[in-house]
Parts: sequence; C-alpha cells; structure tokens
Amino acid sequence: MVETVKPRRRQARGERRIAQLLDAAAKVFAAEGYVAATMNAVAAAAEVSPGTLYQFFPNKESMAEALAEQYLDALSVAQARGEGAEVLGVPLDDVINRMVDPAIEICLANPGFEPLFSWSDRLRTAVVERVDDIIARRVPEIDPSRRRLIATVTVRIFAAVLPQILATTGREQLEYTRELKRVLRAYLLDISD
Amino acid sequence: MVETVKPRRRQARGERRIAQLLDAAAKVFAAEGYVAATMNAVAAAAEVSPGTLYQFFPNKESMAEALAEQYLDALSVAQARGEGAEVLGVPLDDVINRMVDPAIEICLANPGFEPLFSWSDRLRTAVVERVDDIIARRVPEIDPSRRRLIATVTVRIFAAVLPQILATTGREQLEYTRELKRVLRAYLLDISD
Amino acid sequence: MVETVKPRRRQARGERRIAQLLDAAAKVFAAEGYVAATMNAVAAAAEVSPGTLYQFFPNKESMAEALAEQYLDALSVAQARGEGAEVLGVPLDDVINRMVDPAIEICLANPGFEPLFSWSDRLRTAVVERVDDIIARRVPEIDPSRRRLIATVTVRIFAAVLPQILATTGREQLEYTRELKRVLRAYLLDISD
Amino acid sequence: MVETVKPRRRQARGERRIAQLLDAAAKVFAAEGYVAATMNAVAAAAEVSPGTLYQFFPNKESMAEALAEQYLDALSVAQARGEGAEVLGVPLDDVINRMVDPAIEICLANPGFEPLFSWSDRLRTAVVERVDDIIARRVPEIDPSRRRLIATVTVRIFAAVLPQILATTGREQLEYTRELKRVLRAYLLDISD
DNA sequence: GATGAATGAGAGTTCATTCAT
DNA sequence: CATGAATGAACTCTCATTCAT
Repeated sequence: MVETVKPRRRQARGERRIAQLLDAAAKVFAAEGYVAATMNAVAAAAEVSPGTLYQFFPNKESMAEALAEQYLDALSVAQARGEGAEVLGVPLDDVINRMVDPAIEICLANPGFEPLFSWSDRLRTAVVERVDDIIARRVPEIDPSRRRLIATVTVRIFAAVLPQILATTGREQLEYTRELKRVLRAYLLDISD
Repeated sequence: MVETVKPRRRQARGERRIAQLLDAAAKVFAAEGYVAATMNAVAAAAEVSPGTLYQFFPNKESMAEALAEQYLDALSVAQARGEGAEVLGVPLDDVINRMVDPAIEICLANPGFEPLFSWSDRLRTAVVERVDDIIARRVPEIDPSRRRLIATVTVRIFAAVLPQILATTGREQLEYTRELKRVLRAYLLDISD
Repeated sequence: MVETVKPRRRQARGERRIAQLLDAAAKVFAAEGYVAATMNAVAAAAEVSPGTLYQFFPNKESMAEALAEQYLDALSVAQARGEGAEVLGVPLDDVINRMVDPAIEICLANPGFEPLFSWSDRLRTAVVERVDDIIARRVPEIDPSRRRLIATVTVRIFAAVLPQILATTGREQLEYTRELKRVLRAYLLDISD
Repeated sequence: MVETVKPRRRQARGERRIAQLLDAAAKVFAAEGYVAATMNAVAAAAEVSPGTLYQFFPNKESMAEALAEQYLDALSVAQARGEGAEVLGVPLDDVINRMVDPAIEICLANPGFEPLFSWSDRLRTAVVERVDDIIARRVPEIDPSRRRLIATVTVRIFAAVLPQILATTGREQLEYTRELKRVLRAYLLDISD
C-alpha cells in the first residue's frame, strides 16, 4: 500500500519533468521552428542540463513526436466537447465552428503546435483522418478517395491560414479567423452539391 | 576602350556564374529545405569551391534572396503573357487559371521555389501584392485593408496546396490542382458579392 | 545478540550483491572492453540502478580491480589443485599443462578475464610473480632479475595467444592451445640449459 | 606547364598537413591508446582546429587506418633493405634478426605503431601475411593452414613483447629484445623439424 | 540500501565563413 | 576570380558520478 505510493512519486516526478521539458521544447520550436531548434536551447529553456533531456528523449525527433501526441490528445478532448453525432442535421457553419474554434484555441495556447504541424506528417495525417471522418458522416455518398482529397486540402488550408492567426492579435486575428472559416465554408459548400 | 569591353565580358561571365550557382542552390534547397541546406553542399552541387560562392554572395541568406528575386521575375514574365487588362470582363475561372497555371508551371520547373516560398516573407509579400492588385482591378469598391486580407489568404491557400501538387504526379497532381482552383473560386466568388 | 546476526545477514546480502554486480561488469567488459564499457551498461546488465553500483564501488576502476582480485583467487584455487611441490622432478610439459590448462579454463569460464588482463598491470604483475616463483623453484640457480624477465615474457606470451584461443572454438581452439604450449616449452627449455 | 606546378603546391600543402596530422595522431594514440584518444586532443597536438582534422579525415577510425597504411609501407621499405631471396640458405637467427630489428626500429621511431597494432585487425593481418610468406619460402612443405597458425602466433608473440621493449630503455630494452628473439627462435626451430 | 533523476564536462562532428595562395 | 585549407563556435549526444527521495 505504501509501496504503491512510492513508485508513483517517482513516476510523478518524471512525468512532471517530461511535461516541463515538452513545454520548453514547444517554446523553442515556436521561436525557432523545428529544424532550427537545438536540444541545448530546449535544455536551457527548461533550465536543465542537456543530459537531463536525453534521459527522457533519445533525440529531437522523439520530443517532437511526444509533443505531437500531446496535441492530438488535446484536440480530441477539445473537439469531443462540442461534437457528438450532430454532424448531420446541423448547418455547415456550426460544424466548422466546432472544428475550427477549439483547434485555434489549442494553437494559441500551445505555441509549439504550428511548427510541428508543418513538420510532422504524422500529426497532419491524424488531423486529416478526423476531418475525413466528419465529411464521411455528413456526406456519406461521396467517393472515399475524393473525400480524402478534400480532407487533405481542408487541413492544408487550415495550416496555411494558421500562421497569420498566430502572428496577429486582436481584431486582425479575428478577421483572419473569420476569413479562414469563410474559405472553408465556401469550399465545403461547393463540395456538398 | 578596352575597358568598356572587358568589364562586359566579365559581367557576362559573372552572370553566367551567378545563374549556375543559383541553380545549384535551388537544387539543394529543394532537396534539403532552406534551413538544412549547407553552403558546402551548394558549392559541391555547383562543382565550385566554397570560396567562390562567397565571391558572389555574402552569405546563405543572400543566395535565398537572389533566388527569390529570380523567381519573382519569372512569375512576372509568365503571368504577363496571358494577363493584360482583361481582368474585368472575364469570368473568375479564367482569371484564376491565368494566375494559377503559370505559377504552378514555374514551381514544377523550379524545385527551389517552394522551400523559398515557405521561408521568404519577402517573396510571399511580393506575390500578395500582385494578387492584391488584381483584386483591386476586378473589385475596385472593396476596402483596401480587407483586400489585403483576402490577398494574403489567397496566397496562403496557394502555398498550402502547392506541396501536395509538387509531391504528386499524373492524375493525382491534376486533382490537387483542380481542387486548388475550386477553393480559390469558391472563396473569391464569395468575396465579390 | 540480534546485532551479531543482522550484520551477518547484511554482509551476506552485500556479498551476493557484489558478486552479482561483478558478474554483470565481467559480461560488459567482455563484450565491450574495459575502456568502452559504461557504468550504466553494467547497471543495466545487473538490473540495478546506477546509484546502487556506486554504493559498492566508488568508480569504474574499482570494479575492475575487484574483478581482477576475484580472478586471482580463482587462479590460485585452480592451480593449487594440481601443483604442490612437484615442480621439481617432473617433465616441463607437465608443469606447463598444470599452469596453462586451468588458466585457460578460467578464461573460458570468465569472459571478463581477458579484457582485464590487458588492462590491469596489477593483475598481470601478480601472475608474473607466480610464474617467477615456479621458475625459482625449478631452476634455483637462475639470476633473479633474469628470472623476472623470463617470467614477464612468459606471461606476455600467454596473454598474446589467449585472445586467439578465446576467439575460436573446437579444433581451432585446441590448435591454438597446443601452439601456446609449444611456444612455452620451446622457450623455457631453452632457458633451463 | 605552370599549371602542373600550381595544383602540386596545393596538394603539397595538403599532404604536408596530412603528414602533420597523422604525426599528431600517432603521438596521442601512443600517449592514450586508440580508444581513449580524442579527436580534439589530436587537433590540439597538431595545433590545429578540430574542423581542420575533419577536412582530411571523416572520423577517428580513418585516421587510424591511414596511419596503419603508413606503417605498413614503412615496414615494407625497411624489411626490403635486408631481405631478398636469402631466406633459404641462411641461419634462422639471421632471418629473425632481419625481421625483428627493422620492425622494432620502426616501432621505436613511431610511437603510434603499438596502440594501432593492438587495435587494428587489418594491420595485424597484413603483418601475419608477410610472416606467412617467409615461412612458406623457408619451409615449403608445411601445410598452409598450419603455416597460418604459426604465423599468427609468431606475430602475437612479437606484439606481446613489444610493449615491454617500448616501455624500457637501455640495457633492459636490449634484454627484452634478445628475449623476444630467443622465443621466436626456439618456437620456429621447433617448427622446422 | 536502492532508486533514478540530475549533472556537466567533454566527445565527435558540422558548417558558415574567412583568407592565403 | 578561383581555390581549398583553416577556423571555431555550436550542435547532438554520452557517461561517470552525485544526490534527493
């Protein structure tokens, strides 16, 4: 009984550390981009020695992957809140809002998201698959390979406008967000026909 | 007298050299991306010593900028061929075709374009300005700051789908191209109203 | 009273631990060589944390020394079995057999021996002293400093052929062993005259 | 004509550098052993920046190989001086002298030899092949595989006594050298029968 | 005792850039 | 102009060792 606590403490310390390190990595990725980011910079940002980094992550890529995983989880959680089965009898605008808004919130809260989204095929593919799913539910009659095409383009559009949203604030940020939704609506309305 | 000839020859040789070096740079940027590309690799690709590179370009960035300039020129030439003042009485589809098709041709012919387009704000801004111009001519009543917004998003969308077009061939490439045009038409039609 | 028991248990446990750790060290030394072996690797091989290693050995060197000591003991035991005072009235071949065979058995059974034998002057010197002793008993009239020289060369020869014996198996191993004995006999016969 | 000189100068500079770097490497290998030697130490010993090292050698191993090659050449040259076809009608002692003496001279003059000889299978094998050759010429009736065995053991013996020769000076050095020859003679006489 | 996170110096290696030739 | 050797700071990653728990 006591013994189930002790290991937990150790793990807890480790997991806290991991979260802390990933946080630092996200900051550095955001500031420099994934390719230009260095492990030393991440270590410094985490106020930790380089060796500590390597106790948890064998290399830079693995940090990126862990971060990507974390973001995917966050996306799932955020989108699950407003989704459900109501993809069908609902206006397209609502579906778009319920996809885009939490995604942007996560990107704003996690500045590491955008550089990873550019870099990680895995992360992009995972998001594409979700969008593909939603399209499948809403427009079941569509051809799967065409659906994949549309999902891919949809995600690319999101990724394309995202940097503008992140680079701005206030009214301008809102405008870009509105514009993003406008593009998506126009594009996806065109599809449904 | 001799001096007016020799310099010309020198300049001519120099420009040939520059073109050759930029070609090599484009190849390396295409293969590795701008950040990962190394000057040594560019020198090797040009079959030239690193020192020679620095005789023409003070640093890596300046190579990128020179390349960007070159691409902008190519864009101008290509788009001038089919444009003119006929932005007005013409269907939107035609305008889009005359913008997108030559751009994609250039990107396919110059594999260094895409990495630079991601990297160089200057290149992207220049293209945004052209699109802004066209919109201004076609929809003069639109508010300039909103026009700039639309132009920016338009270019971002192009940049977003471009990698998919470049990464694929044949039918898939055509499909992505068609999809890109579809997005742009849907978005810009929405605007014009 | 309780206190005389507990410490013993503790010591017993400690010695078992030490044996276990030295075993792991031997394996790693054998696989990587002393210099390339890492304490982390030893800890992992012992299924123990690095900290535990340092509870018993202040540093890497001390592990090597403890292992060397252990091997020296094993050598003593093994050679005591067939030795005694019968160094005198006995053919040289027998003496060589009774020295070489147990030594090789120990080396085969303890793969950590060879790397340490190359590394540890102390281990080599101890063996040299034993050989010196035997020569002294068999050829008492020999000059001590010359005797030391011969003992040193004898041990070096053994150490030189040993890797070949350990690197091979079956017939080839036997051949190298026979060759080793042949060298030693030829050399030492030459001496006795 | 002038053009055949200019490139030579460049190459000459490079080759002089290479010789200089290999010299430094030899010193460091001699002082620390191959495994413990570091590229930074070699660079420092050559009074050169680490980068310069890597302009000529892609890694530590390649330095070792280049050095080994150089030593093999030196061995060839040295042994060619006193050898010829007179392996046959000549006393064994003479053959041994003509093999061992130049080898030891080289080892004394090139302190990098010994550590490499321990490390490089390639170097050892090359020397084994030479010895094999000589045995083949002198004792043609011997079975090739047994000949190889003998050559291997012979070289191992040389390598085994070598450190003692290098670690000592003056009379002691001479004694070890004499002892080495004694071992070899005794062993090889035993063979010829 | 045992753990494993933490350290930090240092290893090998790279690369933009400079400079003597 | 061209060369390629030279630089040195910076990078990724390792490892003997320490220390809080």
